[in-house]
Amino acid sequence: MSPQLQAVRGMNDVLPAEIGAWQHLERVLGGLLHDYGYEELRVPVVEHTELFKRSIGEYTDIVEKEMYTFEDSGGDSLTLRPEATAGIARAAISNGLLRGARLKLWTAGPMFRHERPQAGRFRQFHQFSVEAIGFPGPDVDAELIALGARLWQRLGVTRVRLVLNSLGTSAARAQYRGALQTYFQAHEAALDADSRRRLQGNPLRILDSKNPALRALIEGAPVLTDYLDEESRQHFAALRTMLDGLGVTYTINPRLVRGLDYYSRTVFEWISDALGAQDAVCSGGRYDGLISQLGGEATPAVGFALGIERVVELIRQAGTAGQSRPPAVYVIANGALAEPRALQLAEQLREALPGQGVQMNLGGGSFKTQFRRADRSGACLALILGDAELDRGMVALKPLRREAGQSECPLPDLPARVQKMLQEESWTST
RNA sequence: GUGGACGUAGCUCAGCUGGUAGAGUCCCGGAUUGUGAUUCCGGCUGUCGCGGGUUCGAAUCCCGUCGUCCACCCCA
Repeated sequence: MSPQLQAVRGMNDVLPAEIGAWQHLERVLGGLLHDYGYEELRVPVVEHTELFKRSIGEYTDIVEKEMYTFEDSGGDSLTLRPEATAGIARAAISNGLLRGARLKLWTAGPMFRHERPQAGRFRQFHQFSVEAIGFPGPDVDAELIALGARLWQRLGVTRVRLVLNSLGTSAARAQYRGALQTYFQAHEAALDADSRRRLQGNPLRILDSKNPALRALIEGAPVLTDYLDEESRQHFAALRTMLDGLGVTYTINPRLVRGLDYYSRTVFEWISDALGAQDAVCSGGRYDGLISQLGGEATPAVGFALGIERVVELIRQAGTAGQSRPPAVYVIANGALAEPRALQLAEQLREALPGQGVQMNLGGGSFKTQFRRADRSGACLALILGDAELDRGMVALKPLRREAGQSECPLPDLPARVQKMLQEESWTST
């Protein structure tokens, strides 16, 4: 195969065999978001590069080395969105939605990051992004998390658990960051190369290190929780009380930090042990400072992003994915007169039995071939029209899902007869 | 960006220490001149990822490159 016919690295096709799980997730989560009062909005896939630099943070990995950035023919620097929150915040500002805002919004679609692909990580991947804007209290945080818990329940996905932390205000975090730097600088000799590099840029990331050699050192480090400002402490305590009241179980991980700079106070992550190294399935948190930072009226907000490919994998493992639905009837036609007539019959059946699925044999083939296709289509009934039947003004019908002989019925009675036979075969549509 | 494993038919794979490719499956036809399983018979498809090197000779050895998978990093 010529190289130019390959898909771009890390950008995958979703084939019919896998689309059932995607549609299942989209239906269930779409319904759930409606139940919780969230409304869909759609924002562009491309934004000004500046938006992401100012929101995600100029010195994050995403902005420094993972964005698809290009100059358009007008000379503007544009970027394929690496995440959706920034675009939603921008949309709320530029459409004047913020005055006294109480917005509950969601969007879904492709995101782009130039990373090395691996299990659960792709260069074009898909997210649901859910945002509550204009709600300051911990009650939204709790409700958003409850929404997640209900989603796993409705999907029949069990291997996920919730991890929770509070980052405090940016001032509190800066203070903590200083303390962390002092601590790790004192033990610099014990650090690995990666961590030494993070020491200046982002010492919080050292806490996330998977290097077992650093475990003891990290456990001895100052804990973010001890540096929380009083208001954040109360916010977090209230959230925990609400989650306890809702029966949502969680563990607190004081070392949970997010890779995007705009988070403050509540951060959470639903993680799974069934996905390999990329275990975060859905994560988010509060970003009270983002909107004012982007030039909008100061508005608190909280939200999460859910990785569709990763959840689809969990659905696949749980075996709760929707199977593709076979047609109810497969129409077999043989003969110069019968073929055009069969096309008409198929249309008549589609008119009379909407939603049932009537598949017409296309492209000819022997009777044997057509029957094999009928069988493999998974259809409940084969409808047979040859010139012999046509001469008698009849059609033959044969159940395919059990051993049974075929019967004939007069052409005008066909729709009623098919409906009756589908009932007798206890064939369920939907 | 770094490391490891792997690229052979549409799909799953075999091919030992170099002698220019094979099985299963799928698809098509027939046995059954109009009936889906199974069985039997027959048929179709390969620039052995790509480029270069070593050799009389390379799917096999070497180098490069592209891609896939997994991990690091990072994150959904």
